[in-house]
Amino acid sequence: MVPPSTDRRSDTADRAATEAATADSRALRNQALAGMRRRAVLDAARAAFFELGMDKTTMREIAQRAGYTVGALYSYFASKQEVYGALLAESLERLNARVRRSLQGCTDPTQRAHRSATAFFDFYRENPRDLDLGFYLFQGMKPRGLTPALNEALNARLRDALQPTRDALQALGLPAGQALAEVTALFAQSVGLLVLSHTGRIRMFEQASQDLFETYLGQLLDRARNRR
Amino acid sequence: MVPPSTDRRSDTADRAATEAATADSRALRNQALAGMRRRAVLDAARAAFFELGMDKTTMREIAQRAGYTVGALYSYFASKQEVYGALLAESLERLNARVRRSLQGCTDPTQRAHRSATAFFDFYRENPRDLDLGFYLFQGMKPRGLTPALNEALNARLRDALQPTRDALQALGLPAGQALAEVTALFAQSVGLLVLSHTGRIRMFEQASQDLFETYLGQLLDRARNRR
Amino acid sequence: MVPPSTDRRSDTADRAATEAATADSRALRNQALAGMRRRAVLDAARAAFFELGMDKTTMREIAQRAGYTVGALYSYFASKQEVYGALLAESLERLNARVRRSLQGCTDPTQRAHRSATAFFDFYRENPRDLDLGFYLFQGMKPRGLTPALNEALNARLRDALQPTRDALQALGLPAGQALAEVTALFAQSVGLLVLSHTGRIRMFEQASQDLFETYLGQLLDRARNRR
Amino acid sequence: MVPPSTDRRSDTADRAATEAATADSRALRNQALAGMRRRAVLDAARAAFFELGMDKTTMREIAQRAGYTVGALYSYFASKQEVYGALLAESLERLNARVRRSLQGCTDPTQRAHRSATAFFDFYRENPRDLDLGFYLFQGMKPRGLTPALNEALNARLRDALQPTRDALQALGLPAGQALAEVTALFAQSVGLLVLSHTGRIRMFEQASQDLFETYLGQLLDRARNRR
DNA sequence: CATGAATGAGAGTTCATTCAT
DNA sequence: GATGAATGAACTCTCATTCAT
Repeated sequence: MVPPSTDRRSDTADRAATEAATADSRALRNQALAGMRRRAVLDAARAAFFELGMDKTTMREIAQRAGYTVGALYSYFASKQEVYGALLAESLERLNARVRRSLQGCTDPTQRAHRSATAFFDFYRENPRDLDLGFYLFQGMKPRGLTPALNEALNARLRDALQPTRDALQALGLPAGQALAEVTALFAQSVGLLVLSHTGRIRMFEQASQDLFETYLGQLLDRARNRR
Repeated sequence: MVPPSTDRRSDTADRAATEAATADSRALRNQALAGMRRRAVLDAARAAFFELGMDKTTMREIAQRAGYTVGALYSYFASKQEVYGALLAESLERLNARVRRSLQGCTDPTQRAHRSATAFFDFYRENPRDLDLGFYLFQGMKPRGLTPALNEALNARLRDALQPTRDALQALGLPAGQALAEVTALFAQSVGLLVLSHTGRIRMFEQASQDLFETYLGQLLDRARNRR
Repeated sequence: MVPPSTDRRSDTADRAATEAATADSRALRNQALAGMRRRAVLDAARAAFFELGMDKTTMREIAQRAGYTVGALYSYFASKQEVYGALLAESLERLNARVRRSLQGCTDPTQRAHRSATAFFDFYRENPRDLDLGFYLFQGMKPRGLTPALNEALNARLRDALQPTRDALQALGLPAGQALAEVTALFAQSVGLLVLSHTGRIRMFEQASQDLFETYLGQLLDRARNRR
Repeated sequence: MVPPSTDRRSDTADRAATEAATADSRALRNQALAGMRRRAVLDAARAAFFELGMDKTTMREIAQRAGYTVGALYSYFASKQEVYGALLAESLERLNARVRRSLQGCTDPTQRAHRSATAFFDFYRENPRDLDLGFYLFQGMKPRGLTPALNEALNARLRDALQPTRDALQALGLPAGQALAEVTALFAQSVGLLVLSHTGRIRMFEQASQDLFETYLGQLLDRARNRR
């Protein structure tokens, strides 16, 4: 079927070389493309999830928003759970970025503790869906669909987001153990306030969650400054 | 078995009376039976829910455990939502009972604050599923499937469970406003610790939620005693 | 168990007689009661059907309105179909009564034809649900759940309702065959207008069904008067 | 099979073009296939409906006949109602085709009125289920499950089927208003005869609906010819 | 005759996932 | 990699009818 070559180099060799080069560049491009497309799917998923909530975010919905067909999604994510895992990972990156930004050009330990803690709290206050995300893969408060490895990685990023506060507390003179305890309690207080607030349970007590957080944080910093 | 009547009342009247009595007692018995069966369904639902979690607890599953067919459930509950509503109501009753019990024979305000708050915390610490229940009907942190009336009733029962702590704080000298704020913050702290603990997020910081709660409560009582 | 008699006639005989009398009167009363209760059920069924339509009229709904339990309905009617059969029979009685009433004190054949035909048409125009009833037991235009005997009885009552018109037409001089044909055509015209009107298909042609009926009837009477 | 390109366009561009063409042709083929499959589902639905009637034609039944699973049907139709909507639309197309065909090569107004009216009548006489279809989506004679837009579209197609008769009557000299009235009355007469005939109510009067239709149509044409 | 709990079959609909192309 | 039709199991809910009491 191949017509006789009239070229100096054999057509076959020529084409092979071209194909190799093409294959390389194509592989690279494909990888880049794949990354971008994965991103696109993730963006669609986040948009759907933030707009419709957990239940109504179906794979069909995500696919539609991403401009793909359902089947295509499975090229990028093995399951719906994995989509949510990726979403959560991304959310934690944004959280860390926010905490980092809040500290820019600030050296005073008290200030650093205050700013980082507030950044953490505000991130979830302003983006309740991100909090949902954090609790999603746990159904009835039990892990599900989360590989231990992924779980640990996510936990590490969460720790990272609280690390600046912990460091600042130590800088204020609190021993390591107490700093950890205080940060954990602060974390719990934040989560508690946010959950209660989002479920409408806090208005029940006619209290604004933000005020309560401020008060709590103030007391904590007092304790820290008093070496206690 | 019935001896001939020597009464003025005619046989017919007699029988009518007997029938009425029979009808009455039957109605009573039926009502009692219905109550018991409703209970049985509820027990099955709770068991299923505690074992399988929200998602996997289907009406089929509940029916099977209760020894009924699906259709029969709908004699007792108009919808799945109603089942959960009943489950939650019941849970809140148990919570209140527990708080009440913890105060029996205790008059010292500090003691009362400590005991009632601890009872509240322990109830949910020991029965994590009841906490889930409390947050059910909220999907993606938004209310759903809850009539406003029922929601308010449930909220009231939750408030009731925290009222003794509030009263005790006021008895310790805290003004009403501050007592409310402290109780709300305490509530948030409890919920935060419990949620974090049940999702495995607290071990992350190598902290026992129980210790943290104790510490928090201690600080709160210090504040109250210092009039502050 | 029976205490010794101190009476002249044996207690046993006495009671037997009394019981017989009681049984008789009770049977009568029961029969009357049964009839009344059947009526009550039927009234409830009609009310439900007229208010909710075919689909939403469940046995439960009927029972509730009649003040009975579901099971009790089956003492009076063997099936839901039978309820509808009875409802239809009753409807046809009302139709006949209306036609009869329309003729009271009227002897002129033209008048009689006009009045009886109009009474027929108006009955169904004013009570569309009765027309539904007439077509109910036919599903997809095929008889169902109707015993041939009942079907024939119902047909006979329908014929009865049209008989006065037929007689009047013959009185006007139309031969029997033609009178029958005209009555049938008139019947068809009525049903067609009513069905189209009830389904909103007639307004489509911007025509009031009542006017069209009047026109048709006028032409028919003209034909009859012209001996044709 | 593809000979090496001697063109200026690069292999990549070539392949892209090929892929585009492939994508295009595949899209076309898919669309065609989808259309055919939708047709197949519709055929199955019509068969089921014609055989079993409205009530017993379930989505499961349709799926089985079409050789699909239930879920697959929902790729083609969003709901059961939509299936019926499509069925009705299709039925009206066939009706219009039939009317159109009946007029081919016929110019005489009387003939045209006669033929188009008879075609209309015969269509439903021969296909009683199509009449059912026309009254479906009306439950208890009330519209249901029909979007106003679809309803209007269907009404328009029905009007279309009667338009030729209307035009012919006007051509015969009838003023527009009277032509409309006559067509409506004719429509009603047809529907009435058909409904009565299909429910076995006409045989009751020992009259063939076809004869009655002929007579009615004859009288109508007489009226038209007499300018009246 | 009356009860009303229970049945059991079935309805329409949804959706994560698979797989031949 | 992408398609999108198809699966299949599951979901909640409904209802005429039955039957032990």
